[in-house]
Amino acid sequence: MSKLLPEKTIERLSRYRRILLSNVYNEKEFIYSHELAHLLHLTSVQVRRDLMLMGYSGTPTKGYHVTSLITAINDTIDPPEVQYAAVVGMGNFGTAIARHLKNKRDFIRVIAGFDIDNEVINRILPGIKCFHINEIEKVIKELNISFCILTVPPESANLTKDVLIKAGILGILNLTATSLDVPASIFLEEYDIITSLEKIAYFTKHL
Amino acid sequence: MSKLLPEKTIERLSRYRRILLSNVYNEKEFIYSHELAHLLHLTSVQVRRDLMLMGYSGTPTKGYHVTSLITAINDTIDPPEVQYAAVVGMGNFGTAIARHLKNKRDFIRVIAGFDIDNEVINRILPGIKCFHINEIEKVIKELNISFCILTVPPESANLTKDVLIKAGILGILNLTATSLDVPASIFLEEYDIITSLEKIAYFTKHL
DNA sequence: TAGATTGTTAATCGATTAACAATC
DNA sequence: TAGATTGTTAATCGATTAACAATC
Repeated sequence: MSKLLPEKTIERLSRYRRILLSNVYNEKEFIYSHELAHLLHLTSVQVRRDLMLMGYSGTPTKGYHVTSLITAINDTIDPPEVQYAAVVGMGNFGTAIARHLKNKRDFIRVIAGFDIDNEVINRILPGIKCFHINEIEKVIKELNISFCILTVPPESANLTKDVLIKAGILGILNLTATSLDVPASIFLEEYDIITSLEKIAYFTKHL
Repeated sequence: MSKLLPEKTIERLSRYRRILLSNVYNEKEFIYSHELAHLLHLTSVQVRRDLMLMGYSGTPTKGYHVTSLITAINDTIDPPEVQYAAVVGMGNFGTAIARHLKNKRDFIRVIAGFDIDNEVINRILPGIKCFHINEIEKVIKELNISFCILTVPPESANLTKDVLIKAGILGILNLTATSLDVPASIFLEEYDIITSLEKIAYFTKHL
């Protein structure tokens, strides 16, 4: 197994790929580090260093070959086979997230939702099956779901997390306002929109 | 104006306050740095250092007085008066975000939504008025809106941002997959959920 | 060749953590 | 007082940026 790349580099590789896949550079065969940097508001050194860490090389004067760079990023960050994900907590927020993520990436497919509300459970969302949370362990195993996006109410977050881990999940994206405690074998990513807004309130107050 | 605190400290202060306001410590008058740290999966040094940077003191042996700590955080991070926010792009995702944020914080109120779809514009959302994006400049000024949450399609993000800045907005939370270019006078916070998922895919593949 | 660009090491910057004196 | 905790400086760690040789 190759050495792990820094989290920040992985984030940027994801963003480089998205820009390269979008039609912005459709026409061009090559792209310079400063062009890519400009599109994402980074510096060209940072771009070159990230690509270097990935073990990818460009050509002085020509820059980086767009399609081969995309392939290199695919090989680096994509999982070897399609990974399935579920949204746990299909309220307004969870449902919107599930819809939003559907078919966004080829290698990560949101295919299931869980909730305690029977109203929600038989709701038809194209491509996303909804289940009662009681079935979570069984369904996760049957559908081979490896990540979950957690959008349950904050009070239930820690309990739900325990169930997910017991069911063999590998990673959690926690969009709940509660901070989760997970073993080192689980990859946890947390984002809290309220904290973002409070940051904006603080920094706009002062600048 | 007091010296700006680091972004990471502000993020944690926001989280400390949320925990303290939740009923977890309802009963206790004092809390130790290691208790607060444990609840958020941080170290006690980090908690003490953050509070020190804020200029707040506890008492050896007793720890920190819960209600006065909350007040200190309020005074540090809350704006002097209520700030109004708008969600720009009221699709499924934007609408869910607007609902999700409604009444979450006393000093930040999401009161308006903007979209190009006439279907959406007259939609009734309790407490949130929807407007056509053509009216954005006028409405932002009239309602004294100071931040926006951007949830438009990625292609429209940069154009929309220009309008927001022209209308005098101070901060933007960009939930769009496009990276924005803003002048230094605007506080910009960006979060991209797809990138989070791709990070999870990478790190669960390797660990 | 001259000039722009890549690749990479070393320096810098910022944030976290270790160490420990001061305090109740 | 003894012991646990706070407050704070100094050391460490990690990520970004500067500098510059190598390359086309």
